[in-house]
Order: sequence, then structure tokens, then C-alpha cells
Amino acid sequence: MSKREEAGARRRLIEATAQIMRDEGYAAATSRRVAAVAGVKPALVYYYFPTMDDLFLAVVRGGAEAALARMREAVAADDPLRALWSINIDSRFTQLNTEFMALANHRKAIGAELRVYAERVRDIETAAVTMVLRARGVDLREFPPVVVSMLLTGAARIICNEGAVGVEQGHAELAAFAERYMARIGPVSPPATREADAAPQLPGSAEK
Amino acid sequence: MSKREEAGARRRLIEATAQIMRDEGYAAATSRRVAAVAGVKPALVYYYFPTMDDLFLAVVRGGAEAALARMREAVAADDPLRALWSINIDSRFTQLNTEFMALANHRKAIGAELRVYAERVRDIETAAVTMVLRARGVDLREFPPVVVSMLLTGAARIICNEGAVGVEQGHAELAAFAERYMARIGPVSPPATREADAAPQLPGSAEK
DNA sequence: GTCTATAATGCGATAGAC
DNA sequence: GTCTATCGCATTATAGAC
Repeated sequence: MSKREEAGARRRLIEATAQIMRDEGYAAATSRRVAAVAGVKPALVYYYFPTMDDLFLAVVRGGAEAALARMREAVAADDPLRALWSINIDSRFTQLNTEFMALANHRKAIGAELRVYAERVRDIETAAVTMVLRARGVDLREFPPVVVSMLLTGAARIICNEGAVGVEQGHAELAAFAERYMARIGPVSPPATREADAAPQLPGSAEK
Repeated sequence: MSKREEAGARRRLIEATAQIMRDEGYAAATSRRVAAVAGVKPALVYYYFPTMDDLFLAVVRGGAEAALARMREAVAADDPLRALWSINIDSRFTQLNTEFMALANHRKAIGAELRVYAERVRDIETAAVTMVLRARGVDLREFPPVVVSMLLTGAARIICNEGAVGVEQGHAELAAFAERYMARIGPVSPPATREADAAPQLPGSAEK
């Protein structure tokens, strides 16, 4: 079979691992648990993946490819900023990413892979932000696209991370702020001018 | 002995656990490893902490108290925003926090404690930001302090998280942006006016 | 308060049948 | 490609000596 549509068991093992990591944390993704969820016997895990590290790496790569694919189509969309935001706010990706960050702490092969992935994501996001800001005539030296990209990612990450432990404080306000910012700068039909839609900017420039 | 200056062994166990979690991830913080680093035998762990969960909870509480104490003195400082930033950018706290977020995924008692702590931190930070913004006459409805607080925290967190896997891309720019923002809004002697110190604001308000 | 010793369980990984 | 069976080891936790 092709590398694209993989054998059932191998694919199911990867998906089971990702699911367990999201639901219960990486420490719960043992060969036995993974095999059980995938509907096979534990020994088969080691047929497809010589070590558990190889399985985790496959999950990283699978998740990374999926996220990158979604990102590439996002930057081609009508409103790249909002599309990227919706990916970053998707806890399916962000929670997995957090688990892998922790896993990378004591598995250096994972860390190296995660780093490569993080850099590719940053490149795509920054390129999209650059495009949008440039189209709006923004001074890119004063507002480096990479900064806007990181602020957006950081905001989304903190919402997802905190949401996982039940914190909701300020989340609606932050999401609304991001929404207001994107509505203001995004290329798509700006909503009719209401006071609340005044140009968002960091406070400090608001003084008279 | 008082609850303040605890017995050597108990305190050392907590510190050893925190250190191992930072250096190698929570999965490495087993009763044996923790005992070895603290210089005692594994069984003593269960004398002080009935289960490993209790040990982890003690670490959460200890770290939380330390962080909150630093925060309370930060908000009383000359430049509360910068003081809070320096705490959030401190990887000693942020890495531990990330480990606990992952740990909380399959230990619900940890999640509950983490939630309480996160909310207290948010309260302190938001109160400090409110004070600063109000002093500058900023419209708090347009720039909710909780939003500014979360943007700051999210920016610091992403820098720490990525730094842990070796990503440095954009970090200097983001830190410089935060620095520029705080220099602009902070109450402390503003640096002589150079072009680079122009009021930071989110792009989109920069159009002519 | 700290130890030795150990029970009970689950882990990663391998050998080899089918 | 999938299984049964198992090895050797680390884990949480307990019992009981000192």
C-alpha cells in the first residue's frame, strides 16, 4: 500500500496515541493502552515502531503535517489572520502541542522534531501576517510581523491551556479583542462603523 | 518545627521534585528519583506524602506561593508591568507551570489546584494592569486590563515554551516589542524621545 | 523520622509460532 | 502482519524494624 493511505493498524496506532495524549496526557500513552484503543495486541506496536519514541515521532509528524496543511490553505483564504486564529484556538492542536512540549523535556528526539515543526509554523504564519500588514501599509519595522504572529499564537495558547484546567477568566474578552483586531485589519468586508469597532491599538497611544 | 521553616527532608523532597520536573519533565519525578535527589530512601517519600499526588500538590502550592509572593511585591514596585513581565519570562516558573498543565491532564486533583492558582495570578496581574492603564487615562472598555494581562502572559509563555525546545525565532523581536510597550506606558522615567520609542500600538491604527 | 524489605502492578521490549 | 508468552525492570505503595 502507498505511504499515503497507510495500513489500518499503523494508522490506527498513531491516531490512538494522539487521542490518549489529548485525553489523558502523554504518560497514559503506553504500548498497552495504545494497542488496546487501536484494537490490536501490544506486541504489534513494536512491529511498526521499534521503540515508543518512534511511535511518538510518528504522531508528531502526522499532527504537524495536518496542522501545516490546514495552515497553508488558511493563508490562501479570504481572511488569513482569522483563519490562522481559528487553527491556533483549536484545542485539538494546542493540547497535543503542550503534551509534546512536556514530553520533549525528557526525550530529546521529540524536542528536535518539535523545533523543526515550530519553526515551519512560525514561517508560514509570519509570511501571512507580513502580507496582510503590508497590504494595509503598516510600518513593518515598528510592528514586526513575527511579533504580531507570536502575540496571536500566545493569546490562543493561553486560552487553550487554561481552558484545559477550567479557567475561563478573561478568555471571552481576549477572544473579543482578537476578533475586533482582525475585523479591523482583515481584508474582508469591514463591519459597519460602530463605536466599539474603533481601531484597536495598544493603550498608551490612547492618551490625548 | 513551624510550618514556615519545614523539616529538612520534607522541604528537600519538594525542592527535588520541582527540580526534576523542570530538568526532565514530570514523568521523571518518580518516588525513587525524587528520594535519591533529596538524599533519602524512597519509603520516606510516603511518610511525608501518602501518595505521589500529594507530593505533586505540595510542589504546586510551594511554587504558587513563591510566585504569588514575587507578584505581590512586583505590583508594589516602581514599574509593575515590567516587574510582572520579568516574572512571566522567568523560565523557572513558566516551565514548571507547563509541566503541571500536562500533569493535570491525568491527575484531576492537580488540575483543580492549578486552576485556583491561575485565577489568583490573573487577579493580581489584572489589578496591577488596571492601575497602570487607569493612571494613563486609557479607556478600560476598549482595552480591558485582563486582555493586556493575558497578552503579556501569553507572549512570555510562548517565549519560554519554545525556548525549551531550542526555538529562538522572533523571540528577540517580541521581547523588544514588549520592552518598547512597557517603556512607553510604564510610570518610570521615559527614555529620551528617539524615533524607535514612538508609541507602540497595534497596526491597523497606523493607517493615515 | 528514617530505614530495609517486599508485595503488586505495569512497563518496554523480544522470541518465536502461525 | 498479527499473535501468545515472557523477560527484566521500574513503579507506587505497605509492613515493620530501629
